[in-house]
Formats: sequence, structure tokens, C-alpha cells
Amino acid sequence: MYNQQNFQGFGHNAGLMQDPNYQYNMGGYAGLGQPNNNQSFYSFPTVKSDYVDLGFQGVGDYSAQALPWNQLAQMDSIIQMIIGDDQQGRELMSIAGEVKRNPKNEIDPEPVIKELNQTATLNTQPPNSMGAPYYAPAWNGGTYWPSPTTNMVNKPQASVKPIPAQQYVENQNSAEKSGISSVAKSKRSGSTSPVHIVQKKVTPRRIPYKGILEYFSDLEEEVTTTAEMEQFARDLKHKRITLGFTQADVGYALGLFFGKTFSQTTVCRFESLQLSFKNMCKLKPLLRRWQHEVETNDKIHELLSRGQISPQTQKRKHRTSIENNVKRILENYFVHCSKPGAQEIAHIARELKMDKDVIRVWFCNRRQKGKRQVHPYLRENGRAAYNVVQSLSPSNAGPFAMPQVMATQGFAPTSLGSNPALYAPTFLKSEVYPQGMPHGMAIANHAT
DNA sequence: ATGCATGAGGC
DNA sequence: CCTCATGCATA
Repeated sequence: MYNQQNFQGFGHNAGLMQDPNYQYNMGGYAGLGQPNNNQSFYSFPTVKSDYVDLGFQGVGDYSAQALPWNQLAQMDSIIQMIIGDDQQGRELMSIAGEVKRNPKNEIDPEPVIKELNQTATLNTQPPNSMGAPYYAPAWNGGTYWPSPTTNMVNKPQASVKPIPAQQYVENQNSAEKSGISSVAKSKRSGSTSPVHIVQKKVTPRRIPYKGILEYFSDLEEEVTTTAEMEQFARDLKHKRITLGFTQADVGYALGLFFGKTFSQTTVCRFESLQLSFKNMCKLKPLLRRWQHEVETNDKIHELLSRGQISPQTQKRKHRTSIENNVKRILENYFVHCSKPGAQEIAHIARELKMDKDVIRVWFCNRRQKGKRQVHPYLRENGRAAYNVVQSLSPSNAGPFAMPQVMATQGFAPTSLGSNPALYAPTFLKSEVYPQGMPHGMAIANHAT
């Protein structure tokens, strides 16, 4: 299992300080002793995995390497043993078989999905799987994370239509009888909230990678508020941990269900709301499916926890480690100019004696990070003891917040709203290099 | 959990 | 060149 309880000791330099609320992801996992810090949403119980020891290494262990495929093949009989020989068992076997033949990310989902969707024992038909109406995507001004004014307040949106998911509700009701279905609950509560329409109906296509999710986009006509999304993420994580699954397990399971695995990283980011809202919305139905399966099918656990994502054979470029003082410089620059042109990038790279691409990518990533910032103050559970008014002040923007000038540069205004530029747009060396020049760095004249 | 990276798709 | 979704590699 994870051994990340030590992680909390990490120092982050001020400019890159991560959202302290993200720390809720760390302590307390598997009851390994580190008490949850006060940001924890849950007090997770000690997790005792309910795996049967079948002699395989790394069950549910993220650090474990992928099982060799031949080894995985040996699992057939074991899976059979676990899941039995009933109808449901055969379904599972067939799923496992599909995946076995295609261990990589690119799986033709059709056979698997057919199996799943036609099996009442395995799944509840997702909402709107039969002729759901088409809802055009409706973003509020291009902002992925909706502003508090449109989402934290009960402000009805004219374009919103009711959730046409009667069947879903019915199915969820039956699911709830047998256990917790926070999903359904949040769904219900959400029906009175302002919503985002986040899924559109797409003609099924079979495209190995990108198209796969669209292939299932009619799985669900999703309507989600930020509050619901946060709730869903919490529920998902809670469920996952309670059942003893790792984030990697979940990512793998999505591969079983949808033919496309996701990494531990992505699941992690989903749980901690570090994806764009749009991205969250896209993944939500898939994760809901996972949640539903583990809630209603106790035999599926073994199968879902044993998969390991095949390692990529292709080597990627070594990860550059940017020194802290350099990061500070970049951060400072970023505040003034989040989107430097090629010239500027070249200049910065020269100054810092770094690869242009590294700088460019850094800015790309920094921008992306700014966009996926979740304002902790807006979290419903109110762990962060700020009042909303206070949080709406620009000075209280989260550590990843975009510079205010971004609002005029085509970036989505954050929930903090647009703000006047607070500084001159010119690039002042003294501000860019507040700590002094890095070693060996020449001072060049540079005008934006 | 997160930093740096890749690659598809889009102007 | 960018954005965006995504993940390897690493702290």
C-alpha cells in the first residue's frame, strides 16, 4: 500500500505552496498511524483489505509492477474460483478474457461493454441510455470551475433542463436499498441546484484512444454542480478506501469497464478535484460506474483489484528537476506574464541556462495548474474556516490562482471574478529576480 | 501527491 | 505555438 504518510513533511516554497486542503489526501490511509490533519474530510477507518490471499504479489499495491501477462493468465482458474460459475461469474470471466487479450490501454470496448450492458446482474442501466435528449454543453463563460455566483447561490439557469433520468433514479433506489448510494443522494439533492450540463450525446464511434470515452458518452446525461462534484469525489474516495482499493486499482478497473485504463495519477487528481471541471465531468460517469459495481457486486472485487497497468515501453525524457530558486523566478515571471512568447521564453531560457522547451513546458503546466485550482473556500464541508465574502477577495486567491491580468488574456476568470490589473505590465528585473540572479546568470537587458 | 512531460487537436 | 487530458517518474 501507499507509504505516503511521511509525505506531509515536504516543504513547499511559498510560491508553489499547494492547496493545504489537498493534504486531506494523505494522512490516515490504511490506518498506518498518521493522524489525519485537520483538513481531512473523513476520518477514514482503518482499512483491512478483504482480499483473499491467493499468492499473488502486489495485490492492490500501486508500487507493484504489472504482472507478466502469462502470470495473469494463471489467474483464470482463480478468478473462476472467486466468482463462481453462475451467470455473473461468466460475465466477469468474459470481461477478464477481453482484457487479457488486450492488456494495453487500447481495447476494443465493444465486447466488454456489450457484456456489461446486457447483464442486469452486473450493472444498472445508466440513465438515459435509451434515447436521452441532447443537451448542448453550457459553460459559464468558459470557466471550468464555475464561479460561486452561479453555483454556490441557488440561481436558476434558464438553459437547464430537468434530469430526464427516471430510470436511473429507479435503479438507484434499488441500489440504495442494499447499501449506501451517495451518488444517488447527491443526484437527488442536485436536482434543485444550479447545474452544469456537461455531457452531450455523441454518435458512437470506435477510436482507440480519444474516442473511447465519447463512445460511452451516451452512458449518462450528466448534470453536475461543483458541490455535487466535490461530494462525488469524496464519496468515491471514501468508498475506494473503505473497500481497500488503491487509486491504481480504480484506474485499472475503468479499463475493464470501458476499455481504457487510467493512471493512479488521474484517479488521484479526480479525488482531489485537481482536474478541470470539464474533465471531471467526463470521468465522473465512469467512476460512478465503478462505484456502482463495487457497491452492488461483491464478487467483482477480486477482479478489479488484481489488474495492473502494463508499463509503457517507450522511454520518455528524463524529468528535469528545476531548482527552487529557478522556480521562484519563473513564478515571479508568471505573475506578470503567464504566456510569454517564443522570444521571451528563449530569453528566459538563456538567462536561466535552461532548455527552451523546459521553460515553455513549465509555463504550459503552470497555466494548466492555475486553471485547475480549486478554491478551498468554496468547498462545501467548510473545513476551511473562511467566509465566502472574504474568500472573494483577490488577495485570498489560492496559491495556484492565475495572475489577475489573466482575466484579460483569455483565461477563464476564476471564481474570484475579474479584477483590474494590479501592476504595470512591464517586466521589472528586480521583481523577476527578487532573490538575486542565480549563479552564473548574466543580466541582460530585456524588454517585454 | 505532484512535477515535468507527451501528444492530439486547434487556431 | 497553444490548450487539454493524461501519465511516468519522482519526492
